[in-house]
Amino acid sequence: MGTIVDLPSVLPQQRQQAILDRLTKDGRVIAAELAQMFQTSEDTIRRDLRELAARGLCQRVYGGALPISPAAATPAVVRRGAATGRKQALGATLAGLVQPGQFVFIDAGTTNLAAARRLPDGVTVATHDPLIAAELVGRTGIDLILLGGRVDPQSGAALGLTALRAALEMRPDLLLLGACALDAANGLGTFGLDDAEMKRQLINGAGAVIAAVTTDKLGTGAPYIVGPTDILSDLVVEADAPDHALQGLAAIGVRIHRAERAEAD
Amino acid sequence: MGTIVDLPSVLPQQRQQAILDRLTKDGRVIAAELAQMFQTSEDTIRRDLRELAARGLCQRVYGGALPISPAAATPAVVRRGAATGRKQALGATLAGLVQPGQFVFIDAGTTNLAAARRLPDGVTVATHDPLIAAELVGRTGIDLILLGGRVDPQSGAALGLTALRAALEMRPDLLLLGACALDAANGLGTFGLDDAEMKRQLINGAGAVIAAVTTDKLGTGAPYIVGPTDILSDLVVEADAPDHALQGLAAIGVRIHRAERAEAD
DNA sequence: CACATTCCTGCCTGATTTTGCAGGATTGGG
DNA sequence: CCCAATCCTGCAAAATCAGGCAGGAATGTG
Repeated sequence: MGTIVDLPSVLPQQRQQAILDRLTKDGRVIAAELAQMFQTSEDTIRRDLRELAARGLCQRVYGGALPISPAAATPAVVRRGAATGRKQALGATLAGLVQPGQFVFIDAGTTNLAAARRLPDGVTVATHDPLIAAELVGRTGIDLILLGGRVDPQSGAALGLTALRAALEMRPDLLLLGACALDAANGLGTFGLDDAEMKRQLINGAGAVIAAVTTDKLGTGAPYIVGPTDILSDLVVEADAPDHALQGLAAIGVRIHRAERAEAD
Repeated sequence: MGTIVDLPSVLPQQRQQAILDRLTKDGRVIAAELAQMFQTSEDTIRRDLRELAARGLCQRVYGGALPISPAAATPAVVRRGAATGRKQALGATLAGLVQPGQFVFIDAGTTNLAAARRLPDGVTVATHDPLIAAELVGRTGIDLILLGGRVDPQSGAALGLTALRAALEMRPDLLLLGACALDAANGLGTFGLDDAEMKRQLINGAGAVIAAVTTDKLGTGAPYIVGPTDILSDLVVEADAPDHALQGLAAIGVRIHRAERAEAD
């Protein structure tokens, strides 16, 4: 290893693939290291890493990059309690957009779990996430409909054919989309094949689509594309979301809602 | 242990992840120790710990950090129906009757929830109870299948046509029946119309049927009859169950299992 | 062949992040 | 009560970063 091959021109694609290989092999890459290895400037490497991150193939961090977001790699149960501070605030704002009397489909995800906790009475809820369903069981004043199917360990929700078929029959007024990466260029993305298919189906049948995105998922892509950004009617972001990432969205008619600043974190 | 690896340079994020790993592995971390391990100043470590604590991923203490309290990590609702000591004991015994490799249908109920918690790895589980599903999400080694439908507020599980239809397609090796009243004369009973229908359907398709009954439900009837007692292959009862109620059952070939005595209720 | 376009690259500039250190406050044990 | 360890705050240096700009190679077009 460590052999520095002197190729007159290494194609960018080839270099990016090599970076990915090294990433899966070593579990991390360091920008300065890669620059030396490819005999190029760190700027070029940084551009590569930025692009790979935008495509959802790695997670950009200060000094280099790590394999795809630990959030996607760690099973749902570990993330279960992760809805602290920031996500609570997001969830509260999200729940505030739901009106009594509506039929709401709640997609999987910890942010949506936080939203479910603060849902007003009088709504009908459908979900394929057992964690969210568990949260709403026993809430008098909320009609709960569960979607079945094999539960995907990664997303923690029922996916696959059975769930899809059930989703086909739903025409919710509102869809709370979860666990998305959002990028003006790439649109809405997610981390699982079946998850993406499910989201597409849900979007199709929903009257309005609302997504909540944490700041770290703003401006990054994901391996599977769900759809363009203009399918969103509303977007909930954190208090510290950078304006430049939102301007394009507001321009195409997406209503932007800022969550209140979380006390900690 | 204690091996100090020569890390050329560790990315900050990577270091924080490593701290978390160590935290879950050792159950605690010490700031001074980490500083030496990562060849960095204690200030940096302290900053890491502060940040992780702010994100709710650990609990900051004097000298280092501890894992987040498991109690705080589980959602309130999952604990809401927390089984009492008696039901814990029943559930444990129930779970002991499940063998790896089996396909088990777990009916609704808090006793079954307790059983789900102690299920061995390697089983495939189907359920229509979101609380039970929530408990098993993220259990690597357990395949989870969720049944959909409208969630009945009384039983807290998906019932009705949709759930029934899904149940029709299942042929589990084992059925853990829940929330039943058991009487030699009237047979197995339950408290909801749809619930009874669902149970009948499940029993039809199951290879073996096991029920767990608390002592107060032994020898009493219920509004809706599910079926005769001889459909049971096994019955789990509490340590203080009166013999006279069990004799008739043993006579018709039901295997009786007594749970260990619970310390408190 | 001439020209425009596109893509990749390196360099520059100002902004952001990380880090170690100093000084003072806080905590825990004896 | 005292002392040492630990902690937090602010600060400055260094590393890293993003965006803009220009040069050069490759490609496409007339």
